[in-house]
Amino acid sequence: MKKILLIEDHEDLRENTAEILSLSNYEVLKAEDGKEGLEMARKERPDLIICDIMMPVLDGYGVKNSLQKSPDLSDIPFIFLTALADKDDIRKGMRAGADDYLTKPFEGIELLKAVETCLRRKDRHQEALTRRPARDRAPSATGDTTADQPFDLTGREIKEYRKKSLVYAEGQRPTNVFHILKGKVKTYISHTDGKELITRIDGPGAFIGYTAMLEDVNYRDNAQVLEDAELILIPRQEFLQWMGSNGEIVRQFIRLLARNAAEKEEGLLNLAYNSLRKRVANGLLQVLDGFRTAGAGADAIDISRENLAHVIGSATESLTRTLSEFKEEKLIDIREGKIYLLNEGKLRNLVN
Amino acid sequence: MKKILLIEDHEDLRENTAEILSLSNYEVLKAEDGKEGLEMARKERPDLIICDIMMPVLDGYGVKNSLQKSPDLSDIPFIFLTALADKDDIRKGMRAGADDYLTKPFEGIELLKAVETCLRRKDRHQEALTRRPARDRAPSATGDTTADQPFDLTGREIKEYRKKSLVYAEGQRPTNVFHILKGKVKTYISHTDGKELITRIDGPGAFIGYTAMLEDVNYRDNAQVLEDAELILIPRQEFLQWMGSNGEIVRQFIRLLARNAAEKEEGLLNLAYNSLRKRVANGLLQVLDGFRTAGAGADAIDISRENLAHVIGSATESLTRTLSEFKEEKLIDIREGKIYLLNEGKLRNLVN
DNA sequence: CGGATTGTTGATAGAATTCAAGCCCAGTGG
DNA sequence: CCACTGGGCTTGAATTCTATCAACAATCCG
Repeated sequence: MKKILLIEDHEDLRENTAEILSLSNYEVLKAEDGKEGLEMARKERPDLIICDIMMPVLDGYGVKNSLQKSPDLSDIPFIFLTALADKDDIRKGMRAGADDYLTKPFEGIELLKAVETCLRRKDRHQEALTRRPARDRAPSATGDTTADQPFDLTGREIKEYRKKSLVYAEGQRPTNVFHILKGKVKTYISHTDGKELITRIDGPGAFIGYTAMLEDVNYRDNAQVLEDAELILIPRQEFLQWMGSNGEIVRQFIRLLARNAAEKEEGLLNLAYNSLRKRVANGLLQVLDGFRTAGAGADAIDISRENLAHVIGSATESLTRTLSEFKEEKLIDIREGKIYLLNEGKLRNLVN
Repeated sequence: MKKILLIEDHEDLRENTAEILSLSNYEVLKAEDGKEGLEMARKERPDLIICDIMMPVLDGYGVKNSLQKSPDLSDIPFIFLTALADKDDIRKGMRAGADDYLTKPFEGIELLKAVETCLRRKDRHQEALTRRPARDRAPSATGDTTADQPFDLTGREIKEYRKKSLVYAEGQRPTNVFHILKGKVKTYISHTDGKELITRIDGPGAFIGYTAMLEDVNYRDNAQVLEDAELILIPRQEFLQWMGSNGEIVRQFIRLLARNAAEKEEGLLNLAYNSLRKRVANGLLQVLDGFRTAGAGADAIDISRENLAHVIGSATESLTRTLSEFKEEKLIDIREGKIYLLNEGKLRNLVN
């Protein structure tokens, strides 16, 4: 029997909800506030947590955030309960890693459906990740997993994307991991007031969309095509099975994730303490690095000022101004809107 | 025979170095610039890359960064060659993920030693990660790996750390993963001009130092104890074997990594577009979340203004000012230096 | 060829850092 | 026991930097 932990400070709603769940043959644990809920989660390891957002002392976000810190609790499916149906709140919840969102007041049927979906999802994810599918060849005697089938992307479905089309968007459930064959794709997160921050610009050879997939949550960011692109789609199920069965691929993706985090930390430092000038310089280098893949030895940066500004988190005007400065200082050249770096070394070593 | 790719634009040095390596029975591939080097790396998959930093067109950093994007090329050991022995440059290289650094001019013996160390390291890492050690019980017939030995941390060596002592520092080679039993630990990266940015403050239950370990690079950040702490040390070898043999643990750490990256993206957005006020509010909530683990239902924030300022990437004075504002607006209370949140909801929903 | 979008430049206002000074508390040594 | 010193915290004033608003030029596109 599945155990569900219900954290809700209003007695009526709590009892009511518990009742509904019990009737559907779930074991229900009840907690009256965030703190109690956290303790209970740790002790009981429920299969699912339903949690109110607005609570005294420790609110729903706090609960979720605390759980995230323990590797063994972070993957318990989590449903937020809330009176606020504000889009921004929902996004906040999703970003915190919630699996679903129920807006009060809700019907019993809604609740049960959400619960079932979450539980099923988790099971499937786990199953996919741990199953070792039958192999063509017998497993080696040593149990060595390194030499499993290599990372084979040939002969797969290729999908073409036009410029400006969305590869995926915030809030969607990841159904594919994408591998870029051609073109450029930007990945960005959006800010409340419409501004966006580009977290990466990827070219051929890169994988995108795997983070959310691996964490088993909905996308928290968006991916949009900058230049007509061809992507290989790797379906969820297949990707997870790979990860579950092939040690080498797991290793590679773990590295990718770790590197990703490291890159982002650099970005944080950059945004926190660097002057606009330095941020622009770093941005240029970063973007160019992204463009220089494999054979495509790009030497010019050809993206809109707006996008470039969003890479470094500044206003477009500020960017333009700085670019003009750089141009005067002969650090870069601008022809037909494209930016050519004339002195990479100097750009890299700019003082703040 | 091991293949080594040497990327260096100066002919003498290139030929000279290649000679040394050849004599030691390595197969040497030569490239004259970054672009050529990249292509060759892709085609030949060398076991090690030695690369000059200062090169026309595409410099060393660019090469390394490009390689990082391919999961299957990112783990080739990488040694930088440079005339600059500047500490800052070395750090930059290490952060880019280099395994070692050779300062020109170097002796043949130095070179060979570095090469061997790197190759050996890589092998050992790989071996540890892929070996499935003999288990107490026979592997189940289905080959299911989920139920391996659980995450057992009991009965391990516990080490005590005094306040202000360093758990690990930038540039060191990770030899342990740490698990916090008691106390608080801050993790930070340092900026050229001495400023630091705190990327996390962790309390009991958290793991630290695993990112660098998993990526198999030296630490890029520092961890320092804020409050007398007790940590469990998990030795490198053991940790990697766990990861290699236990599907469940791998899953958990993958999630942790993915979540980490997501958190950092939030941080980027925060730094990029939020006002100081909002950043302070978020910082307070973030820190409090970090403190609220398990039973320790902390309700006060008790860290120095300096540290708090470094969490949000601002000047201490700016922080203090904002805190005063918050106090006046009855959002927080300050008693004996400790900060108490009076209105978490309002803090969370502050407008920019 | 208009109309729209994108890029550039100027002027201005606002925000946050920096420099400076003073306060408060704890620890130290006379 | 008390004065003294130093570190952390707070407040004030000046300065610097960057965003914003506005106008205009350039480019794209049907």
